[in-house]
Amino acid sequence: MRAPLREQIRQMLLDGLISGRWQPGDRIVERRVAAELEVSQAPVREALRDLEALRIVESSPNKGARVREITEADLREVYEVRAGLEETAARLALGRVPIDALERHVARLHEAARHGDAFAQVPHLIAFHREIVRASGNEILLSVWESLGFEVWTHLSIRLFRATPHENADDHEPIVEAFRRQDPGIGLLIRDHVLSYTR
Amino acid sequence: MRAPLREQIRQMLLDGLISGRWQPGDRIVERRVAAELEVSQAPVREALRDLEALRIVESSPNKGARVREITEADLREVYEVRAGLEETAARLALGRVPIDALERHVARLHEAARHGDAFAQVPHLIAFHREIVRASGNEILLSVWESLGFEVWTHLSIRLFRATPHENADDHEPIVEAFRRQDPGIGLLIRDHVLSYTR
DNA sequence: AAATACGCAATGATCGATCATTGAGCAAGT
DNA sequence: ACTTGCTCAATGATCGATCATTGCGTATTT
Repeated sequence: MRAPLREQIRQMLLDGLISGRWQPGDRIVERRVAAELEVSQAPVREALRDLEALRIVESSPNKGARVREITEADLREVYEVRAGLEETAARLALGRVPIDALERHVARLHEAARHGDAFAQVPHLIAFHREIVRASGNEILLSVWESLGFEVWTHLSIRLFRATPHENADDHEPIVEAFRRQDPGIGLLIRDHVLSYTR
Repeated sequence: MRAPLREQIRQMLLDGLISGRWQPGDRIVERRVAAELEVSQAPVREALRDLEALRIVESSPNKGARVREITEADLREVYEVRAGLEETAARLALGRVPIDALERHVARLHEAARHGDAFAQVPHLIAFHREIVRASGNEILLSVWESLGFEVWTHLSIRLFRATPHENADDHEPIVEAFRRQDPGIGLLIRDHVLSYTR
């Protein structure tokens, strides 16, 4: 059974956003996308609504969807929220995080960093943080975290502002360490770590 | 210009969920709702997707939507997330919260409490907390907070578990006070306050 | 020339119909 | 009686077409 059309379209739109095919401010016209993919308007609409939830796309009645203008202030806001979510997650996850999984992600991060490809690092970076949120055991928290689409935000911030996602993949070692020794200060640590991405 | 159909349908579904017309576990059948409102399936689908985002309704491909089974554990998860969000919000909002607005909400809360109607208290309770989140100045945070539909969750928890939303509307006084003197401990205070709803 | 009103093309919103999947009920086989 | 398929109604997913709104270009007015 193939994935619902809406999912495929959603992915296609995401790819287009990440690749820069659609720039901030651009309209995403339901019918054009539908025509291009040879599907009807309906599943495209649904995919667009999903993207709205990611807050990468905004739309108003009868005016359609457009890619949000992303400013550094927006990025700051996003990271504040993300920091708060992960702070909560880390506190809940303390003592339950699979350390070996974290280490695996960090290893891959180092690997990608050696090759010097900023974009290649993103999936591992995200995976590291997702691991922590997942370990919180709070489904709602995880789905809220997922729903904010940080992977896309990270891509956008690299492309739009030439951000280097983390000068040093080593930033993550202290976090692993803190989890290993079940440091109750983990919340603050993660919070600052995430916020450091915007500075 | 009237509100989009989807909005009206969304509201009608929410009312039905709050009133108990649809119980946890019940299916919400697109065509039945469409027939009842004399609209087509499409806007009902869209409204249902909105509700999915509120996490009150879940759906899987080709199986449609159903009202989530709500357990006290779910409620706990929701409030953990909410507490985290409001903790973040309160820290950002310190020194920028309109104290008078908070006091107004508290007054109405007391009013409703005197009449002894638990449900009537909900809007004011929510308004109080929304005020704080709004004062954070972080749009994303606000929209994430809104998107979790705490008002409905509160109603559900009252109806399903006979929760009394706050034994004492006075719980809110210390928070107002803390904002007034710009107490840096406001984050923890709010956090514990929100979490107290689940105990 | 500027302001306003009008008309039209583009496009979002909604509709009614059709396709495809699911799950329950029934029947045949063991 | 239990299992395994099969059939079919219900219903979600998708479609193609129509309705309604918006925004822009053009004509008209002042």
